[in-house]
Amino acid sequence: MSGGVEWALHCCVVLTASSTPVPAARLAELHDVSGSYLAKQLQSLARAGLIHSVQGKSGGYVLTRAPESITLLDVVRAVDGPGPAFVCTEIRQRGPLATPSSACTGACPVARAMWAAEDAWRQALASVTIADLARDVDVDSGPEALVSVSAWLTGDRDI
Amino acid sequence: MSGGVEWALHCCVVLTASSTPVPAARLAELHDVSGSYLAKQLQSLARAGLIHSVQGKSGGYVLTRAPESITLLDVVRAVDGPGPAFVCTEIRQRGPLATPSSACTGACPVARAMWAAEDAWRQALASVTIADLARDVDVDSGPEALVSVSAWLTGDRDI
DNA sequence: CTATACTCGGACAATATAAGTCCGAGTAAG
DNA sequence: CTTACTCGGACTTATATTGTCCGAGTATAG
Repeated sequence: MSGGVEWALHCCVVLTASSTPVPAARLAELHDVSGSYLAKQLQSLARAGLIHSVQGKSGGYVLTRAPESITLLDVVRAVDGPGPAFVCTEIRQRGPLATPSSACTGACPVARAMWAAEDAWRQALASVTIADLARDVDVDSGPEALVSVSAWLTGDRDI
Repeated sequence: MSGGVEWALHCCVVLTASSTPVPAARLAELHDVSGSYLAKQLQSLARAGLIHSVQGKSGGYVLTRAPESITLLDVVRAVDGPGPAFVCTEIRQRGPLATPSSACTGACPVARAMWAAEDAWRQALASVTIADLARDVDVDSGPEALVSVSAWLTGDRDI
């Protein structure tokens, strides 16, 4: 799994704390990661419609939807791509004892089992929202944590 | 996910049909894939103890356990490695507003949610065995399919 | 209205990982 | 004892990920 998923998720959580646009460079500094590379992940989120980009002097990124309606599956699919992790190359139709294609109406048993497991994974991801994560952060680190993040994001840079 | 998982799973299913050792080259010819590369996957399965290698003139690979006691999770872990797909780099402990390490007793909420989804995936894989796949193949392609595979595996090469 | 400074967006390298290949050590058969 | 066939690990290539850069565009400030 792409490591950018972790960055994207953390960015979505902290964007919960700000109603004004936050520049990508500010998010990168907050997390102490490469700003040039984080931009790529944010662009993926923007292409997927999860965040909206505002250009200009005081621009940046804002969540487009309410945090309660953004699931972890949305973020993962936006960053890692919508395709399945297991790809079936139809091995059964190759080799000297290949199954005739006329008998291959549905997916092969191997692919069915692997895709069923992936569906369970997706369902678990779809059952958690960004709002749930933000609430968990409040429980873990106290409500003042996200408040100070919000202040740091919107305030002028303190060097 | 590594593409070798598909090859390894199909090999385990066909090994169900043979009680005598099957060489890696024979398995590769049956599936029409690179023999040199399939050897690597089979070595992973052997290291994990799922299959046993027999050397010498009429050697090859045999399943060590009964097909009913080999789960898809066993095979996936053997080929793709036991580590989790999502790796937490502890972003919360970095940057100007880093969470103090004293407050980080458990995993961060992001990692917890991602790992919970992976657990659901693992549980789904652990609930299916190689024997289940072999039975599904019988249902899909008829019982004669695996019988002919068994004959082709054990018989002398027909050019 | 104009100039400016700050933003995103996509195109361009470097690196890590997966895919594929090869030859030597070892072993059972003849 | 010889031989031929097997696995096992080391090596090379291809691909995807990670990381970086500069140009297009826009809201702000004068």
